[in-house]
Parts: sequence; C-alpha cells; structure tokens
Amino acid sequence: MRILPRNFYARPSTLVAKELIGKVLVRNLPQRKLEGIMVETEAYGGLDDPASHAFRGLTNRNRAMFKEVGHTYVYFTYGFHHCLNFVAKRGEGAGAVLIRAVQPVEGLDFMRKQRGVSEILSLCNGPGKLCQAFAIDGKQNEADVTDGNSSIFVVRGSRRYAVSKSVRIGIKKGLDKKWRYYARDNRFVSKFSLKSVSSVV
DNA sequence: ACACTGATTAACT
DNA sequence: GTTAATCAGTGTG
Repeated sequence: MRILPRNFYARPSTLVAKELIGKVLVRNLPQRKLEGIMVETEAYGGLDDPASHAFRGLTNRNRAMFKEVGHTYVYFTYGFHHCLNFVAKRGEGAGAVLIRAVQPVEGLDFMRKQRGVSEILSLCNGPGKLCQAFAIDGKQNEADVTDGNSSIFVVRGSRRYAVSKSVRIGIKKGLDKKWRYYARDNRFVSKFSLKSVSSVV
C-alpha cells in the first residue's frame, strides 16, 4: 500500500512537516477523487511553541491536536477560512503540521469550480485556498488519514523534492523558529514565500 | 512590487 | 471585547 502508516506521524512535527513535502493529499468525494502534491507545510508544537493553538493547553477548538497522530485537525479562522493540519508529535502532548499549499494533480475542474478561478497556480497556493479547492471544512476534523477509505488520506509521492525552510507565515509569536518547509523553486507555493528568508534543509 | 483594508465568525480572555 | 496559522481587492509608487 502506498498510504503513509501511522508511525510516520509519531515523530516530531518538524520532521513530519519536512518529510510531507512531495507526498500526495487525496480527497475522497462521493463521485470523484481529488489529488495534490504537498509543496508547503508548517510545523506546530505544543507547550513549547507560543505560535501553536495548543500552547495554552487543551481547549474545545484544539482538541484534535492532543489526540492520536495521523488524524486531521481542521480549524476555522478569520471568519472565512478553514485550514488543514495533520496531527503529528512524538509521545504525549500536542502537535500538528499545517498544509499550506499543494500542486493540483487530479480533479482540476472541480477545484476551479470550488475556487471560482481558473489559473492553476492560484488554486491551492495557501491554506485557506486549498481547503476551498478540496471542499474541506469542519466536518473533516479528526478524519484518519492513514485509512484509504477515509474522506482524506495521504500516500507516497513518485519523486523527491529539494526542501527549503523559513520562518512561519502569518503569526506574531514563535518567529525564532524556522518551521516552514517548502519545495525549492516550486511555483505552487503560497506567494508570501517569495519574500521569506530561506535556506536549504 | 508593495502596503493596507474589509469581510465575518468562533473561541478565548 | 479582542484576536486570529487568511484572502481578495484597492490604492500607491
């Protein structure tokens, strides 16, 4: 099976975030399947990471971050957007990897309809955008991504990518950590990336 | 190319 | 009452 096993996610979220670059996000819908190669991710920790939703402990919103690895953590933010994460951590505590951008591979027509734009580079180049393109909202929270019958799961990719890293985007705390990972020179990453200081991992 | 803003909701303080 | 792991649109240089 090409599905990533649960133990893939049972490691520090920084390592999981880095290794998720190049892996494939699959969305199972009743009548179709959507696929995209993950090209940009960010790692979030627990009590060690002031930028994390889990920093102040368990709440109703961040519950998924404390549960079993290999499940989704989908949250709603800014009154408009949903963001997709995979729960990833080593041992107890909390942690997750935010999926910031994917390169669309299958189901482009559906994604264009969802997004209301046709330009392929603008379909999934941001955490809110890819959730809209993949029709992901709160109902997909805590889905098991290690199950091929799940509405969302992850499989291995067909090639390797050179990975760069930078500070995380859109946060005000934890800026000392370079926990954003992205496929180097890939045009499908979010636009903010052009500005960020980066270095090869 | 860049900065700034409005939209709109839920969770948290 | 304030904030937020965002986005699209507008205005300026």
